[in-house]
Amino acid sequence: MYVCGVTVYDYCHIGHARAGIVFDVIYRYLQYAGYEVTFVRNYTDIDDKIINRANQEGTDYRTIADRYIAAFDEDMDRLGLKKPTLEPKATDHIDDIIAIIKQLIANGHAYEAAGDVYFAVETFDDYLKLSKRNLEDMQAGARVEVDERKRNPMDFALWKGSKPGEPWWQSPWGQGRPGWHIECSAMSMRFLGPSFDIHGGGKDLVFPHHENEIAQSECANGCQFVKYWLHNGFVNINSEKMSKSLGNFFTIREVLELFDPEVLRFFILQAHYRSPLDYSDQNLREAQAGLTRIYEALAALDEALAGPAGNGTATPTLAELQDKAQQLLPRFKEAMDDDFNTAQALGVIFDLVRTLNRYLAEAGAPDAAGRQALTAIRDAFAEIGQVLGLFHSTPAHWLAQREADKAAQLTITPAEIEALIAERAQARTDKNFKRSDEIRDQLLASNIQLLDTPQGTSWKVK
RNA sequence: GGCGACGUAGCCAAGUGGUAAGGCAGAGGUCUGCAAAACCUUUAUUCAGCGGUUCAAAUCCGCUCGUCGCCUCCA
Repeated sequence: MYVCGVTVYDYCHIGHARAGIVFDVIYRYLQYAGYEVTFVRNYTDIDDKIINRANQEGTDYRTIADRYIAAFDEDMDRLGLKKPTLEPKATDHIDDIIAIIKQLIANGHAYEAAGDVYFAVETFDDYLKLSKRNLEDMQAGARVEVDERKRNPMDFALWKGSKPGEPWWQSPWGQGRPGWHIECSAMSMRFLGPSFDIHGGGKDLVFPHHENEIAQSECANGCQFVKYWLHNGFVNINSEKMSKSLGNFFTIREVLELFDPEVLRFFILQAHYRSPLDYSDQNLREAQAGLTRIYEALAALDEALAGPAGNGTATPTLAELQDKAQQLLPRFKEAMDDDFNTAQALGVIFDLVRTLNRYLAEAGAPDAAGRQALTAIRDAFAEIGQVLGLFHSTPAHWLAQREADKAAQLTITPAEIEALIAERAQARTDKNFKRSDEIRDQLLASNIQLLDTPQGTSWKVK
């Protein structure tokens, strides 16, 4: 499997996070399903945008590329992505790139023009087969500037002669650097061969990037390039694509200031990978609430298992729980087998959570049969969590963490809270409810939510 | 202008021919001195609109409206 990584010239935004997480889950699921997966994800570390950035900062392209490679690695690591099998860099494969270009020139699919080399799109009958367009229509509406050196305006650069001051490599066509697209053909071919199973990337790469990869690779090798193309949908802001040019993007770093990485992952997996996904604070908060609901159920499950076994009183929900426990993994697999439908898979989990909560409320201390079902559920969750990259925290820790997040914004000290709680407890004993309610309201104004239980009063930040 | 995708409850979102998953919010209940929290239950005779095919349509076909994307760098 080959997935287009990033061109390293800036920090990654949520769109990159989505692509990363989507293909991370696909990678994990394929392995879970028993496939041996070689996963290649590249860094494109030479490109116009990198050079521009370097010029702006008065440094060289290498400095920029290395900085943002490190930033990418850090971001993806925080998002909990498994490392791909291989993460090659374009600049380590200049020889491979040159070899492919030579081959394309030799068999008539490419031509040299004043130090540049272009791919001749008209020589490839299948051009645009992926995006289902045709050359005539494309040219009719084309915004491409006419370049006299090109035979057809749609021809694209395989090799670009370098201008003074630009980084360059020696080639049969003089000093220059690879065009965008060719590096992915070179690296996928190097590590996966001329033909491989899955190629992924964002929807915006369908044209021109992947279309051009197909043209280069199939013309060079004379065989089918890729069996299955997978493209993730965009992350939108107010129904509009998040993009650099619109300036409406959030970096991964910014979002992780506000939300746990697992919340972001959960949010992304709540939609099918091909659908558009609307990013907003509100939607992230809802995702956090949903994920916390699952953790709360797991915490209750852990607590029930930690306690003593019950006396075997039958509860009406036990049979349903046993059934759902047994069906959990098969239903999860069914959802994932259907084009990696993570939204459906999460629905299966919530469905189980509902039954689980009901059972725990009814059973109190579960009997042997109940404990067996609960243990099976916990094991299944561990398995599912492994595939989705979720549920890594212990439930108690997750819930404590959410409390800690909120406590960080507190304007009142725990000691003060405890003192007021003690005063309120006395007032309640004295049946002075006016005063006790006053204290409750006062604390609520400071964002403190009191939790009255038979065992006494505790509190949490609202 | 060309090509393509999408339109499911207040919001988010599964569902590609067999009679609408799930989440958030809302409502009711349990609990409570009253509340809150928590938990439980519940919430779309209906899937943008109009026609058609079919025993059967959110799912297939046609048209209309709306939103978005690609055609230029983009995950």
